[in-house]
Amino acid sequence: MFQGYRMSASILVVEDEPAIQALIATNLRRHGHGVSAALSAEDALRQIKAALPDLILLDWMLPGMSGLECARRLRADPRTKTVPIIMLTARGAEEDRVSGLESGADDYVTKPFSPRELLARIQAVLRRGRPQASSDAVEAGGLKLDPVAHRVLADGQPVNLGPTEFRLLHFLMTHSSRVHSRDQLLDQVWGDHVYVEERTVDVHIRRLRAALEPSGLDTLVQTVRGSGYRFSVDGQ
Amino acid sequence: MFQGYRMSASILVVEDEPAIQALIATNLRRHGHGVSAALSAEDALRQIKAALPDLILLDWMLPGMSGLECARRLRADPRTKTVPIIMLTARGAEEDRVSGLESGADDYVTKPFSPRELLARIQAVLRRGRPQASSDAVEAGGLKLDPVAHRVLADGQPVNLGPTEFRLLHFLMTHSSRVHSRDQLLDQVWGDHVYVEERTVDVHIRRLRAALEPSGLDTLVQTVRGSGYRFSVDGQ
DNA sequence: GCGCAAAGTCACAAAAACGTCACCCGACTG
DNA sequence: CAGTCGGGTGACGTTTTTGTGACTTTGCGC
Repeated sequence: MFQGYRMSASILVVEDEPAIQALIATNLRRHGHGVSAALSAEDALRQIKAALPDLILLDWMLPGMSGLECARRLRADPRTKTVPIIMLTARGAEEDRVSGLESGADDYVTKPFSPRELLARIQAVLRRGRPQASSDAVEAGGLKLDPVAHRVLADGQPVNLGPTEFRLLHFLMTHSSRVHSRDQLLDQVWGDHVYVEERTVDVHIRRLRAALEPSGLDTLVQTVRGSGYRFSVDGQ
Repeated sequence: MFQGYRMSASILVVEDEPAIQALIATNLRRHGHGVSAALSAEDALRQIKAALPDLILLDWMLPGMSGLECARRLRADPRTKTVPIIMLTARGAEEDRVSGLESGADDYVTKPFSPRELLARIQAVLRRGRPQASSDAVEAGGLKLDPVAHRVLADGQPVNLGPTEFRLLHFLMTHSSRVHSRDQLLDQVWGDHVYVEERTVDVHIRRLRAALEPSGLDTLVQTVRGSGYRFSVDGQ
């Protein structure tokens, strides 16, 4: 929702060679991705049915059903139609690449590949698959926040915010006039899986206000005692 | 999660290799676009005359009339002047890129490309309708960059840039006041299937700044902590 | 005014992000 | 084949950001 740092995703690796399988899995995990493994296309389809991954790494050469066929089936099913697929193909198999992509794969990586290359491809695919964030600038009460330019203007004057304060303000502005508990803010701004103290929110609110103070717009960020915080253009 | 709003459009694919042609067509159709095909520039011009497409995918290497010439002709005719063109160029053909843009293309995608990449570009081009012609010299904040002459002037003084720094600056200037992550910059400036460390971007930003420093214009290249880099003429 | 809970403030240490540098490597040149 | 140039990388220093605990202030019912 908020554009930020690394993306972590649940990734299904379909690869019959245990050594490669393990290698890939280790690397992905090290970079914060959730990894599940399948040793065959049939196994993969079963797993995908059970739980939709964010991305599928699909080896071209598989015992039994080929990667190509697997990709086709995934593309045929409306439920799995949109899951990004990256194919692992042998080097130089030009034909494979073409038919692989034709069958619905989103990208390909030729073996042997470096972990870095694989990660880069994954990142690229995940990033592009993500819908263009609410790219439009938010404006209220003399404050203007532009997510694309990553910039905040208070009465025309640039305001310097740290990443977290920026996200916090963005969230508050896009959900203004509504009270958000610290818990909610932690979920929305910090992320669901991050554990930090609730008091931390106070501090960042404080920093946000401090940054807005020179323009006098710090009053837009309001405290609702016993409930949380709210962004509001006065009287509402 | 991965389903953004997509626009569908009628797209003309000009590509002489049947395999690639089919690959592109299949993928575009899957994403709801209407696709018509042309195997040569002459054929393309004929079809365009008959029915104006929303977008043209134009291969650089074509038998007979080249993609370059084709683009020029389209741009010369007032009726077809505004139809967006995306050129498909071979990897690393630096010259192609420049003359391609010079001839009036709106964007280019280097082969080999991934469908996702292509779709992303298409969406981008369609979304912004017709962007500022990237063929012309860009000028902002006292900096002037001429892609054709491959030349940069800072307050009239020539600036010496390496190829990479040049492309980097070009990209930043043509997408100014917008934050680009290192990932994005690697994709856009280095190329789709090039794998280098993210830190490399830092270094080239540094070199770019160093080259601009004598003129004091290095402040145009700004760091946005936690997000990436931005070219901006202050306060915008 | 009193007491208590909630919120504000502050300083600090750890971590993350960035800037910078020197070096290596491959390509190209003469 | 030596020399040069541009580009990529790892290492290291610096700056910014961030979470936290300790402490103070504020608000509110009684």
